[in-house]
Amino acid sequence: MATIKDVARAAGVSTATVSRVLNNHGSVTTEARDRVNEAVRTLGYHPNSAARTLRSHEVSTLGLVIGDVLNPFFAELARAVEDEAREHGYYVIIGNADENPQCQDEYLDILLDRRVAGLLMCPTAEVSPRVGEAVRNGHSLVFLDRTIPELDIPTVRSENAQAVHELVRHLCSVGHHRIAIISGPDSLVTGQERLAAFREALRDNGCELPAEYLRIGDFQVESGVQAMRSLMELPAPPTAVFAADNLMALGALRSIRDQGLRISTDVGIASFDDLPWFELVDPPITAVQQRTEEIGRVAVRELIASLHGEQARSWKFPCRFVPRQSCGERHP
Amino acid sequence: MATIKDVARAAGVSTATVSRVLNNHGSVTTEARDRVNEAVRTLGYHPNSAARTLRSHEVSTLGLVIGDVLNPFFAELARAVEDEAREHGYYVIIGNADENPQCQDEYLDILLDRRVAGLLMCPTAEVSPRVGEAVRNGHSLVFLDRTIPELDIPTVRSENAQAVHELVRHLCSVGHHRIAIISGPDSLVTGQERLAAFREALRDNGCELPAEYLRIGDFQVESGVQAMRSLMELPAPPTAVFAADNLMALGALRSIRDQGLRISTDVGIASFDDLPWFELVDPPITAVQQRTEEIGRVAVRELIASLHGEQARSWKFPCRFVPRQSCGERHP
DNA sequence: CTGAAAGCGCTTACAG
DNA sequence: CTGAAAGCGCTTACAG
Repeated sequence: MATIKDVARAAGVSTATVSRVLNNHGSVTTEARDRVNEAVRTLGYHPNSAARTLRSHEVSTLGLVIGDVLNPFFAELARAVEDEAREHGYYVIIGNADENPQCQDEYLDILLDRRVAGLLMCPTAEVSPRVGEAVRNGHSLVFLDRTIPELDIPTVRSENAQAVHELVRHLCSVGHHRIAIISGPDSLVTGQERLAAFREALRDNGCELPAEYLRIGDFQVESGVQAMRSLMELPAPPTAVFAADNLMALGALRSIRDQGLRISTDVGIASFDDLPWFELVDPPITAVQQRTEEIGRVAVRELIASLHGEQARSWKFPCRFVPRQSCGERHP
Repeated sequence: MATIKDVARAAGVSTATVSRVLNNHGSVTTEARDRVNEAVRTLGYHPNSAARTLRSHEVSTLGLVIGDVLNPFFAELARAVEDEAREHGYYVIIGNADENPQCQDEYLDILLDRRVAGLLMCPTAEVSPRVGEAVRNGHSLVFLDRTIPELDIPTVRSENAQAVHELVRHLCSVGHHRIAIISGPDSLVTGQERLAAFREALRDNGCELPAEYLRIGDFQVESGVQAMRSLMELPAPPTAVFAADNLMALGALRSIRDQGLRISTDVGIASFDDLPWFELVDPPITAVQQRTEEIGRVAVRELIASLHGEQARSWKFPCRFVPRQSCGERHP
């Protein structure tokens, strides 16, 4: 590949001049500028950004580490992050941690080593020393969707409790008293908060959460399938089930169908996360909607603020409860 | 941040020795090695990979440029690429081109500048000079899902025609004669091929494709909504509609529901791409399944082969036609 | 306006 | 086994 030296030679100038026209820095005569541009074109020259970064410390790339691209929630988040970043002149490179702390660390290293300007991440369960270290080393970091309480890092995410309360109130009002939950992992704040809110809301409405109505999943499809099956095999199965994310909801729906049961008639189902196809299922799925796009966009803005030396702030966005017909609601 | 010099000083050795223990290159006494490792730990040292790459030309990262993360097909592809890459010791960083040739070029530059070992991409419509240039400059590149015929670049993708033929035969066999298509863009091979196969299959089965039954979409949801609406407003609307990707199928389904129509009874619908929730819709959606995971994995293997100086090959994977009940099929 | 030169943080022959 | 030194491809004061 052509280097800056080749260009300089071809244009009959020094490498300093080439650098100047490339970066629009300092003044260069029009004539010299033209010769350089010409040389760049004919040589098909592209600056080596490793060298450039090494020297100038300037970068216009943001790193994003997400839990799992296959989860539509994260895909939407990634999209929002990308859109907002681009509007500010940044690109984003994505690493997929696969909900695996070790993998997350590796991406953290890779992205940081590549000298991204700043980092956005959805932290997985365990606290990795690498994360704290990155911050101490002066890297700008903001969490999104999830947080790690011990770490005091600016976080943009959903306020989980209020919509869960609304959901439970709704379920009770349409006549459910035996309500089960397919919860997320204990180790994730999103898992904890949704479960805590669910439990509390149940109590507020004069219900209990018997141990056998609590199933801990891992936010993946298969755990939803398993949980739903075992729930329906109980001597006294629940009349409604709340799945704490869209993937487990998908699993639960699949399990209902496989058991030859009917949604709503045989067992009600509600989901945290709302997906476009929820409206197309018969009956349409009652769900909690997160403001995913806003979470992604605001996180980027906070990160950029922190890049500019301002103090990044944390945000919590309320969710919207969207009752439909999957829980025995009367049809309109 | 600590540099290799700091480590060298702290360990009382030269930077050369530090580099040796870091890369497990050459021999170092156990004692020196221990001192270096100790220094690395206490200083929280992480090598600057820009500098390392600049010097050694070695990289273990693959770049992936996809059309749109929000499209579940691409998300699945990205996941497969990542899994396979990791099994070979590579990481992958993803760029989201948003189906925009200019954006694609920018990611191409960014990823190449960051010195990825090789590049995987789903090329958007227009041929970008940047792509040919990258290849000429000796970069390893493989296309997946789509290709650009003029470019002669190894491509791993689906064989689109055969399953479409099967689909059409199926539709005719269950009594459809007025079949419309919501096609992808003309400029994408996937769009072209699916349409051409559809047209040909119709002819084989003694049907026509009247101009008003051909709607060109852009592989996005909204175009599916529009197309479906206008199709059903025709004086003689089709009895079945084939959507050339999952996003347009989603749009079409939404449009059917919004118009108060019933799937299958009022109009049949089939989709290219099969999604987990297709089984959950009532009635379940008839679809063409791509071997997405295999496409992603094989593309990575070909890229790695080409990195090792072997000639990468092109692959075409057959699709599987999955008849369900959305096209007036008799219920089992 | 422009060039010579130093230096970013590493790796790697080359001596010893 | 180890260090001094060159060099990867850039950018940026410093002179002129």
